[in-house]
Amino acid sequence: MPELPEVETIKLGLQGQVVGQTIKKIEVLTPKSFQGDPRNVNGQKISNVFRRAKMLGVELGNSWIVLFHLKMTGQIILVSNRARFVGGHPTSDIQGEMPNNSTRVIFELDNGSKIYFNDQRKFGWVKAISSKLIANSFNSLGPEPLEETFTLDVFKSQLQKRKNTPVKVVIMDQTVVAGVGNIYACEALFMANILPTRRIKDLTPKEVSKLHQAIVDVLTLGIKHGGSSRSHYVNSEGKKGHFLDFAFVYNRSGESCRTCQEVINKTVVGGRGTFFCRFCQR
DNA sequence: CACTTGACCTGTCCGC
DNA sequence: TGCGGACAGGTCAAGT
Repeated sequence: MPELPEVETIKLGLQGQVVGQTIKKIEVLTPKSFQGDPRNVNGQKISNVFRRAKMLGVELGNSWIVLFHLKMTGQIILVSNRARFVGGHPTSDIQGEMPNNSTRVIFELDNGSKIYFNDQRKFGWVKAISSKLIANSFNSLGPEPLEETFTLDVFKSQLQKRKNTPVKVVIMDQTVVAGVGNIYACEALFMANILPTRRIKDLTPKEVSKLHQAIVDVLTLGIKHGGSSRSHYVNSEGKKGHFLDFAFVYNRSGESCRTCQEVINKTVVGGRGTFFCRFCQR
């Protein structure tokens, strides 16, 4: 899915637009994509929008929460009552008409705006969950990497949970650190000059420290560029993110390294496509 | 227990 | 053009 920077970008886009609005109607087009009782959502006022790991939460006045997980191809797009979408133009950065054939759930707000949950592959979900139970959804997640609590010591102790696993698999484990996925894992490892296949037990303290900083830096940079749009990701306005224009390795196999000019390689680690520079990363 | 692989879905791209 | 296979931002369950 969208990883932390993409979900954070959606959150920032929604916050100023939907807080204070009331959900007038919810329309579930694909039952698989929605869990829970729509009656807990209908007629409720939105009090807050937040992110935890790669999940987005919309808090309601009755203390229920609409929780979204976008997995690989999910989108959350807000279309204001006056918006006219421009579809089909080759240079357009914007999604076409809504709804489309991957629209799964539609929320209609009292000002006439609509929130579209689109998801081509149907891996993602939306659920209505009471705030009392939300802790259960979050309790196995690791620390939020962009919060103060994500110190080097915390990161070190989290890594201790694994020892003989490739470092890339470990930093993508949501119970170790929340929000890092395939793109940002590849990029963080490049920035820390560490090969993705290295085992945790073989990392030097200096490398662990460098990786800790690289994770924070790459996620921050991802947010700055509005996230990554390899294929499906768009923000709440339907616009693509531009982080990949600056990526060092992700999706760049065969191209030259921005640092040493050697060719970028691709392999498979933990079942996922993995990009690296064999000269910059050791 | 620690770690790896397959399944969940739909669409696109690439080679023959 | 058509067809088969590999692959795609994630996470579970089942397998070794």
